[in-house]
Order: sequence, then C-alpha cells, then structure tokens
Amino acid sequence: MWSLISFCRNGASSTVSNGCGLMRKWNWSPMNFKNPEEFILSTLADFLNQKNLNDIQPVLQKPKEEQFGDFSTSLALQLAKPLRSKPAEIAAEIKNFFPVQNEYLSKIEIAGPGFLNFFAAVNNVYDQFRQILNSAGRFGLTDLNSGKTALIEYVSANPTGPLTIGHGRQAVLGDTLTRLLEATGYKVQREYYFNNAGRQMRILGESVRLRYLQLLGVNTEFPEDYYQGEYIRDIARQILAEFGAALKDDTENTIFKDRAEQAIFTDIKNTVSRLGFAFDTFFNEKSLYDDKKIDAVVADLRSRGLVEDRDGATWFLTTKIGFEQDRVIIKSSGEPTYRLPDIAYHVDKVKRNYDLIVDIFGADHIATYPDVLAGLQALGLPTAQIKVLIHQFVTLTEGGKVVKMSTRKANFVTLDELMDEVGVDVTRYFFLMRHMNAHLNFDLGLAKTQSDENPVFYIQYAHARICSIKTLAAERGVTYQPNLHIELLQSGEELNLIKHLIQFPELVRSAAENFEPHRLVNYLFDLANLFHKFYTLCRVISDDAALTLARLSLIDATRLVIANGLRLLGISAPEKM
RNA sequence: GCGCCCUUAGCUCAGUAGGAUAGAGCAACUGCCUUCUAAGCAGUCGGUCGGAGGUUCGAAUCCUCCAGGGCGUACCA
Repeated sequence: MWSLISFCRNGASSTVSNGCGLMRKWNWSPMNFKNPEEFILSTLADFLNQKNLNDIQPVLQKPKEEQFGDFSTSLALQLAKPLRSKPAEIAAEIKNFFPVQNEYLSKIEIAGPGFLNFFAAVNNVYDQFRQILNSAGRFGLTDLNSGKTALIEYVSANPTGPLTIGHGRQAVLGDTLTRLLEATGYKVQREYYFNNAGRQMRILGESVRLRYLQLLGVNTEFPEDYYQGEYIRDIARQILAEFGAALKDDTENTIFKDRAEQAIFTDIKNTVSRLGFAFDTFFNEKSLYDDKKIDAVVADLRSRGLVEDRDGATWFLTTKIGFEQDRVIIKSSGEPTYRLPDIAYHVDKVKRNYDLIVDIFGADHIATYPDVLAGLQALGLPTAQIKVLIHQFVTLTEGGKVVKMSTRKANFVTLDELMDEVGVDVTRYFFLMRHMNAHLNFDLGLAKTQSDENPVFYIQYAHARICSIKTLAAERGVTYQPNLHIELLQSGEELNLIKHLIQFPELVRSAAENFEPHRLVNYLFDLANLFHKFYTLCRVISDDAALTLARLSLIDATRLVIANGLRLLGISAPEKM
C-alpha cells in the first residue's frame, strides 16, 4: 500500500537557494537529517521554494512495488499545470536538483507519467535499524506530546448489570488508545462516568427486592421490564444470607439498591482488570448535583437567553444556535434529562484543563454529543480539544449464524463469559482488528479455534519462534551481541523485514494521532508475515558465525518490535506456544 | 422525513491525505516437515470497489444524486 510519510520538515532545514545562482549541491552540508524521508522532503521543499511555489506541500509515499523504490512522489505531476510544462521534464529537473552524492539515497528514477522514485541508501537503512536494539523497550515511543495531559472517558455503563460484549469493544478500544496516546508522550487519565441515582437504579433495587421476597417464599409478580438476569438473584441470595427475613417488610429498599450497586461495580472492576487495565477515576453524576454544577449550567445558559420554561419543562433553546429543534433539559417532573448532566460533566472536564479530551461512545449515542458540544460552546468554553469517537456495534456470529444477544444465560452475553470462552488475548485482538466505524462481526467459531485459523496466534507464533531460536543459539554457545555484522543482511527477505521494522515509530504515531488502533494490528500482522517468510528462507543459526550474529540481531529486533507492539495492544507475547 | 455510519473476492475485512497491475485472512484446490516450532511457507482459483453522473493528467478514495443495511432522531440513558 502507498503510504504517506510526513508532511512537515521537522525543522531540519537544509540550505536554501541564496539567489546567487549557486546550485544547492555546492552548499549542501551532510548529516542534517535523521532519515531519507526528511532529506527528500527538505530538498523538494527547497526546489519548490526556488520556483516560488511555497504553498505546495511535497508528499512522499511508500510504493507497494519494490521496483518503484522506497519512497515516491508525484510532485512533478502536480507541478505540470502551475509550471506549464511536461511532467517528465519537471521530474528530470527535480532529479537534477538533488545532490549527486549523498548518504541517504542510492538512486533516483523517473518512471511512468512522471513519478520520482527514490531508493534509500542501504547504509542509512542499517543506521535506522540499529536504533531498534539501541532503544530496546522504548523503541516506538516518542516524546511528541510529552508534557501534555489527556482524559479519556469510556465504558461509562451505569451499574445495573455485568459488562456486555458491546461494552467490551469500547473497553478495549479505550484502553488501547490510552496506551497509544501514552506512547506519544501524553499523560493519560482513564475515567468512568456513571449514574447511580436515576430511574434505572431504582428499578435495579426493586428487582433485587422482589427476588429477595421470592426467596422468602412470597408470591409476587416480577415485571417484565425489571432486570431479569441471574445476577439479581445472586445479590438477593447474599442479602438473604446476611439479613435473613429482617428486610421482608422494608419497602424503602435502599439496602437492595446499594448492595446491588456495590456487587455490580465490584464485578465490573474485576472484568476490566481481567482485560488488563484499571480506571483512574470514577466520576459519579450525583456529584454534579451535590456541587450545584447542574444548577450553575442552567443559570449560565439562562443568563445567555438560551433557556426557557415552557409546558412545565425547562428547554435548552438549541434552535437559537443552529439546531432544528429545542431540547428539554429538565422534565416537567423536575428531573433533568440526560443532556443536562452530560453538559455539566463536560463543563467540569473542560475546566480541568486537559490538552486532549477523548469520549468514546457506541453508535446509539450518536445523537447526544452535538448537543453537549453546543452546550459547551454556548457557555463560551473551548471544544477543539474534545475528540468524540463513535464505534459501531458488535454482532456475534457462530457458524455463519448471528448469535442473538438476548438475556438468556445460554448465550455469551457478558464480557466475562466471552473471556472465559476464548481468553483475553483473543478477546482484545478481535475487538481491535476492525476499524471502529465498521460493524464488528465477532466470529465465535473462529475466535474459539486454537489453531492456524486464528489470526491472533499468527503474530504470537512469530514471537515464540524467535524466542525458541534465541534459546537454541544460547544452548549452542553462540555469544550474541546486538547490531554486529548487520551489513551482511542483504537478501530481499532480510531487507524487507528491516524496512518494515524501522517504520514502527511512525506507525505508532499515526495510529495514535488518528485514534485508529487497528492500524497497529495490521502492521503487526504484516510484520509477522515478513518474519515467517524470512524464517522459511533464511537459516539463522548456521556455520557462518558472522551471518549468524547478524541474523540474531535481526530476529531480536523483530521480537522486540512485536513485543512492544503487542504490549500497546494489551496482548501477551508468549515465549513458547 | 431528517442526521451519522456502512456497502471492496463465495464469507469476514484492510486499503493510512487521489497515484503506477485494488490486498489479506477464511473457504476451495496443489505442493513443501531426516535441518532453528508446519499455529509456518509457496502456488492456483476468485473483483464492472452497491449504481449513475461529476472534478482530475489520474478516483475504491473527493463532490452530487440514487439504491440497500445499521444506529439515532423522547419530558428513556
């Protein structure tokens, strides 16, 4: 696939034409650039500068075809119109603009209608490769956003029942995005927003109370819209064990609700912990009422003429700020709708001054966030730092058939049950492997397969294979030293692997910047593929001592990148399989 | 009706700012284990990128319209 390398010149400027007619090759000084990309982009920018075309941004791509070099640009094609010249002629001019001798490129070719194809100097590739083992566990991390803070809110399910598979996708996405943001330097706080006050929680408490009465032999009806799950009975049983029949006539029921909330939150935290992370803060909606932040938002909006009392309810006049209809924020019953606390919560978040605020919602919440952002803007607060991510739903399939996610126990409705069935690594991998905009088809049959059909193991297997080779090398008394003799790595399989490895930091950066963890999954899959190909064709431990050492460095670097990548995904990197 | 997302191989999906011959996994078929893990590798088969226009030297990608699917469009969260 073609790939965009970089849009900026990273400040590593080369010499600029000085207007005295000197060709830049005379005053070009070496050692200014980290890699060929920077060198090419800088030189292209200088070319454009000389032509007074500074508004054009040169773009580099990575051709998928080896014959088209390591980097390619269609700049000459773009310039054909402004320069009123033929692309091929412009390409030739650009090619001549590059210094003949430089340490970054081995050659430049003009191909097709006017593409410029750049071939990286192999020594430069080796230099970049050495960074992998030199950086070790830190390879792939950048300090791009160091010093910045981020808040990421996700899951945020009210404590009315165990986490479902839908929550699972969000939990894994959120955790992995956190890890990716941290890899670019952010200090990230994971927050879980919940409400233990509203109607749902009242029904929860009542559900437990009714089950408790049933356990006591009271013949009572259990309404259909109450919580049907077996976990309600479990909680009722615990209360029965502790209090006996003492609560039989207690209709106040706060004990039922409180015990239910407590038990369910414990359960949720355990599930999250199994997935491999923990939330830093749990933000209770109730605190917004206690701290009068709800009232403050209404008062503030009212003072701006954006609130009106009508039909016994309080309305947010969103039509005044460009929406099609006004929204009720306080019902005639006196209870706020979800919009009001949502706005107040976001006001609180914004005032906590994070450089980045990420909200992850399921597709069913698509309608809520425009109102929230509009509310913030109406209150004069900034929203540019807020990134709202919407993910599509999960469909469970098995044997090509959709598994209905009903409340019936027999189906895998909870995240815990899914992890019991397929394990944490598979769970995380399947939730991460698709773009979050796409509906996720979770193939239970495939996930359960502990064999070659399961893509998770393909990556892990590469890691385990490498560990096995390293063990064998040690057993045979090979003294391994990192980065020795790597110039001996010259075959196509070896160079393909090396070139893929050195892209890792850029890949991590772009996955984080675009909030797209699935890119890392695809990258690691491709990496494993390149390794397996190398493994098949190149023997690591051989009679050639120098080549053995070189290849040990290559597989060790591969192992490191796989391990670092899997760590970002929260997936284990087993040494044996 | 309106809003957001989706439509790419038989199935599940990639395709990262518009680039060169559209990729992978699964499924089907064929080879490769006396050599560091065959949970692997190599190969065959498979596509009017939902449809129609448009912009461009160049479109799966951008714009418009249409069709199909999902989710919303509450004084539910």
